[in-house]
Amino acid sequence: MTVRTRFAPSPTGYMHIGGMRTALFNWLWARHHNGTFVLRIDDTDQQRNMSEALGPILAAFRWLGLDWDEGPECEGEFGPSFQSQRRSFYDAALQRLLDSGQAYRDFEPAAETQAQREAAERSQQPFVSSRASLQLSQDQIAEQLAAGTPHVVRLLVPRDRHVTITDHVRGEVTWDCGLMPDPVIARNDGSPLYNFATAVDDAAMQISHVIRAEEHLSNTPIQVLIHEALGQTPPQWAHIPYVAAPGGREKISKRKIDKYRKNPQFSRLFEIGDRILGQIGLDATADALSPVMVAWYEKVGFTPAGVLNGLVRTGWSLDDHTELFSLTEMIEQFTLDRVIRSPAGLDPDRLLSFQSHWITQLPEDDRVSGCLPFLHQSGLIEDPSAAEARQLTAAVIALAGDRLQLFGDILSFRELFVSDDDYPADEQAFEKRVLKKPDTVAHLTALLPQLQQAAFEAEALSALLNSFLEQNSLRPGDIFPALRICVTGKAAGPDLFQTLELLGQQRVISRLESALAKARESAGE
RNA sequence: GGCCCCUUCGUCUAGUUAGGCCUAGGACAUCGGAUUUUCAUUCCGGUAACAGGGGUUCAAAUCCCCUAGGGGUCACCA
Repeated sequence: MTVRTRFAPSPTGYMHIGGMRTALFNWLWARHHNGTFVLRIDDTDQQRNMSEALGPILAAFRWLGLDWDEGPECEGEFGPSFQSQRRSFYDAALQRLLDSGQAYRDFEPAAETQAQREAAERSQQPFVSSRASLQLSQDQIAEQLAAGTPHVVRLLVPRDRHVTITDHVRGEVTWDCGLMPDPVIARNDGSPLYNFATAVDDAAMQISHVIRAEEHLSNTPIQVLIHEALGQTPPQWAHIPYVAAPGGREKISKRKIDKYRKNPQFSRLFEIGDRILGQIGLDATADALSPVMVAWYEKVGFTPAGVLNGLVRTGWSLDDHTELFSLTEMIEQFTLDRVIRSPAGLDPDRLLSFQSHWITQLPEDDRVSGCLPFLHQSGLIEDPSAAEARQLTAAVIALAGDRLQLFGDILSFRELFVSDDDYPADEQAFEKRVLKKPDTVAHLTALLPQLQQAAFEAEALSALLNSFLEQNSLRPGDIFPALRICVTGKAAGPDLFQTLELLGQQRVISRLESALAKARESAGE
């Protein structure tokens, strides 16, 4: 059997991180079996600007490197992939159901049906359809139709039976049809509703496996019934757990951002956004960009491999020890029977840990390309395509080493990019290690002329500074931290000598001079 | 409320289908220690879980029953 999976987003203007995980599982299952992955756009609800609504979704797929075999921009023999363009399929199926008596026109006013529903709820009973319209004769129906009485089409649920599916994740699940209302499958204008369009398309597109979030489990018996009524073989089902908010069991939602900011585990991601997004001209506090959306991860400088590894490990595991998966390895190893049953909270700490790993696996050139947009957008580099820009960035990245967890972290090395003193300085550390240490100031003052003569190369500087220590019977801690603060404004950071080399003689001397002047000024008061 | 699903360290999970290899393993986080001029890394080590109660069995995280808790869904949305 050819495996064909699909992901069917409705164009909402953003890609949800939980939806992305569902898409990934579909994609992996298809690729694992050399099958086909279809992207179908569920836009039966007449939409606004399609490029605005669909663009970010396609962008998320492209960013992560998940390609689709059939879908927007690459329609295949089963297209079109937009449900809004598939009306003829639904019309034909609807007519068949009406003709065979498996669906009926319901002329009961919506308000009346709603009242019955509420009454059932009040009496704590399951609600089933009244089927009053089923009593109408052919003539009466024709009359209503001619009079233009608004109506819907409902599937006639066979109440005397059960629907059982064997779900790849949840095993056997059974529903009693006697407890189900007849679902509306088409509106008054004949336009299809979700469950109907989905069943028609899944069959027409020969989807073999429907892999979707658990919240769709309750839609499944309806879709099974529609498939059966249409004489189609239903696809195989796999209801994967939804992605929960960090540390919880609640479905992660775009509407709960304020709450998430206060979540101790989630807050770590928000802090990253706050630290980085403002510097590249994006509003970190806006709801339009948050860690619930895939775009957020790209904007703060995650690597696709990091996000992918984080996603695949939420709700799925291979065994008791494998944690790292490249996309290729995921394809090789992914199977539905290893999907977990209970909701999995997004785990920011592990996501960051995967990210740390995968960013170091990237070739230098890719890391440079990843960092440059941040430097450009924050104004630290004017022309990111210039060779010098790439060179400098590469040097800073090499120096930063594993301190660069996200591409956006490059912005925390501002002092290495600016020529003047336009960088944040740790005043507290400066006071503690320089202002309050007259001996240190004296030593650094003595060191200055030596630096003016020095060759600015890490090894030479190391030799020079260490012999300076020896000559003055000093320990490293007596002047190295102070020197670092004077030239970078920071109390901690990468190797001091390499930092000095990268900064270059001119910047080191001028920054040291002005720091010492500041110290003398403070001492003179 | 009806229907359906879920419940192992703080978190993500292995182990449940075929009961014993589980005095419950790993990873992340955390805490200690070593290395390092600082920070980060790296390396060692520690704390930490079978929701509760009944059964069945020589033996239960694993099978059965009950209870509790959490969640999803109940649209002429998708």
